Amino acid sequence: MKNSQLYKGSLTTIVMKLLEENGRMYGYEITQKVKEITQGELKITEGALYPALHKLEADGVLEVEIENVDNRLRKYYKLTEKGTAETVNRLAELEDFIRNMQTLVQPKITN
Amino acid sequence: MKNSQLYKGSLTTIVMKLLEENGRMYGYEITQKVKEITQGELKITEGALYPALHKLEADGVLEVEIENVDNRLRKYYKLTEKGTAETVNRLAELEDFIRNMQTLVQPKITN
DNA sequence: AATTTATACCTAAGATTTTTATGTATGTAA
DNA sequence: TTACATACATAAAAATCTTAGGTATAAATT
Repeated sequence: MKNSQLYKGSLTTIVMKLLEENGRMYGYEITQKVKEITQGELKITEGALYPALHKLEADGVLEVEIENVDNRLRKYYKLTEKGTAETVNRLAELEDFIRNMQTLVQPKITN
Repeated sequence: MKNSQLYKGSLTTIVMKLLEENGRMYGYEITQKVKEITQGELKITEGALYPALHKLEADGVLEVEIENVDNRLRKYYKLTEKGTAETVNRLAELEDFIRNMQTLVQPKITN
């Protein structure tokens, strides 16, 4: 995760949402997808992503399927049942967060 | 800063915005104001706030005026010129961040 | 043919930020 | 007199991310 400090703490939420939407994805694919969706504004670094994926797997949120494509390794991740439930909470938290930040930052109407 | 992980990294932006809006505030006042604005959803912890204020002061973003009110110490913080300029950038980054997060999380319209 | 770029995984040291747990002190309310 | 509110503070530990590497194959470029 790069750029503004604001993205700190949002990586796992982003990953979980993408997996909810796309069924399964592998790490490199996630970095590319985020870059594409944000038009290059947000670049997930691999040094942040891979440890995060490993932690989510260890926590039982994700499960992995290893495949070999074109003689190259791919580790496909998808949400477990627990992970799917947890994603609902995460997205609700994100909505609250965005709403709160907008309230805090919303400029007063002065005219 | 407490609650959802998402708030990580947004503390200084919140502080700077509040000071831009209110001219000057002291630490305890900031914690109460945020609690009030978010209706108790976000509670800034003092362990996070005070070091953050000290760092912003050291970086020349804030300046402090110490006063004595009711025999109790108050340290009023306000934005320096540099801080005011920096706040503009921070708020622009926050807007970008929120826009990107909404794009990432925006559910597909499936009907 | 050789080098670079893209794909695909990984870790480890250091920096930064926040949580958690304290500590000090005064004023007010129960 | 005990608890809560006001008001500051720090320090150890946890969490997260950046930076800087590393391995390996395939495709594109020079």
